[in-house]
Amino acid sequence: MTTEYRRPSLLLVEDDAVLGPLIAELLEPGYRITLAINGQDGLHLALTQTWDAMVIDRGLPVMDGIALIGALRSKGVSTPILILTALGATDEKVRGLDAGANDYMTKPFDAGELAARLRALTRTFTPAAVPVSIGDWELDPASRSVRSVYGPLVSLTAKEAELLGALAAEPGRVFTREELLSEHFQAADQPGVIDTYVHHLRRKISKSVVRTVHGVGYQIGDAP
Amino acid sequence: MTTEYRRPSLLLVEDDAVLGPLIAELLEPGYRITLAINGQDGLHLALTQTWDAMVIDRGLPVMDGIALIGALRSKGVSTPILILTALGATDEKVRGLDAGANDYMTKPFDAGELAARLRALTRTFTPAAVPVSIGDWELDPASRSVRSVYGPLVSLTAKEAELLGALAAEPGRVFTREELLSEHFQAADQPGVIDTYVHHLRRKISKSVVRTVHGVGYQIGDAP
DNA sequence: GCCGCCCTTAAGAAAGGCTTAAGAAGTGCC
DNA sequence: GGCACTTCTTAAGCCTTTCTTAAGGGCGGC
Repeated sequence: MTTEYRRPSLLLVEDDAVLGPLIAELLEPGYRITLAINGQDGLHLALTQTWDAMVIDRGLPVMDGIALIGALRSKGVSTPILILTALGATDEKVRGLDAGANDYMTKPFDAGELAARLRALTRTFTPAAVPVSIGDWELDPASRSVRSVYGPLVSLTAKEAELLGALAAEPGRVFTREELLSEHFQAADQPGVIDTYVHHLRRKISKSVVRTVHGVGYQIGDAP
Repeated sequence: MTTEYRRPSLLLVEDDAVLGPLIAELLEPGYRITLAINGQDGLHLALTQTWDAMVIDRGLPVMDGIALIGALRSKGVSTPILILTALGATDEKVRGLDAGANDYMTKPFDAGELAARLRALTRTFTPAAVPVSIGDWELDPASRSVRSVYGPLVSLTAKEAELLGALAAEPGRVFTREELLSEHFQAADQPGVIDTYVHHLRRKISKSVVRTVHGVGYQIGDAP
């Protein structure tokens, strides 16, 4: 089976001309990587796009890694951040983590451990293999199919399942079209795509699976 | 402002009779700590109570740390978990993180770093929109819906929710139409708009949500 | 009972959402 | 590689909801 898998996006901020591309290459198979070579570029990229995780060097030209993280967190950016640096002293680690980083690794580092720590950071605890329930319906991401308690099995396309899964991952939360678009569709700035897929879901499953919040976006279920 | 601060709860699963109490004591100032001395106790405690974080030893009697984490994650428990262990090999780290842990530290460890990593794990970056309560009703600004304790979900339009939220923000205060108008409606000098929306609210929610103060304006609830 | 204020209703305008359809891109099979 | 099929993307027109305005009737205070 070919699991439709979205490679997570990763922003790498690393000024070392050798190390940067090297890390990028190491992680390439699992991530869509963008490399910024200084803090300012990093800040700009971090703010203008959404990322699944960031790997940030501690000592950066123009804008220090700690300052960069502080700037992001103060603006409400909650993306997981891993600091990768040569500074290994405990108080350096404490400072980095308290600035808002989620993990801290020291150079020289092991590529396998970096990858594992990134997986831990980007993991969502709705394991992909476990069925997700949406009211009376149950979505099995593995087979991309939905079935109601006694109803027939409805099979969905990759995008349909992805959209449904995203909405169902946080019941009660209202997602804007832009959020859904940037995370699950490579499409251009065309929020209308979402409408189309919502329509598909409603037709295939039930008119009431997805609730519209007029002027805001879409929502499934109620908050816990 | 005096931030009401709750010490986070921490489940520590550690079989070492010396190290367990020691770690507990180290973290005591910042956390409400419960110590489990084997995996089974840990699993039971993890499932029957809610925790802000867990620190789990890798090598545990009865039930191994990895197995414990696996059991928790497969049951949908998403509490942040930090593995603390003597096993420092990279593939051990990878195994631990991939089992579902969020961070991995090796003994001997630095107390300051442990504390910093725990802070990073328990930190929340989503202060999100907080539901507002109005008597028996609760308004969720994100989905613009109102529900009573056991009643049905009522969805409001943007303006309705805005007006209700404004009134509910200061219970007992009487707002004049002009105040409400200038703050929430771009409409011209037409105080009648407010009347219309108050009517909508009363129809959708309950006749008595909003109280009229004759000759002055509108009001919700009583002063605190 | 009179006056002023409030409630209710309704309808036009604007904004946003739904539906449809058709071409493009991707996938698997021969 | 070519063909058939599914899925994805784009776009346009129609429909629904929401906002705003307005006017008539009802109610309370004096």
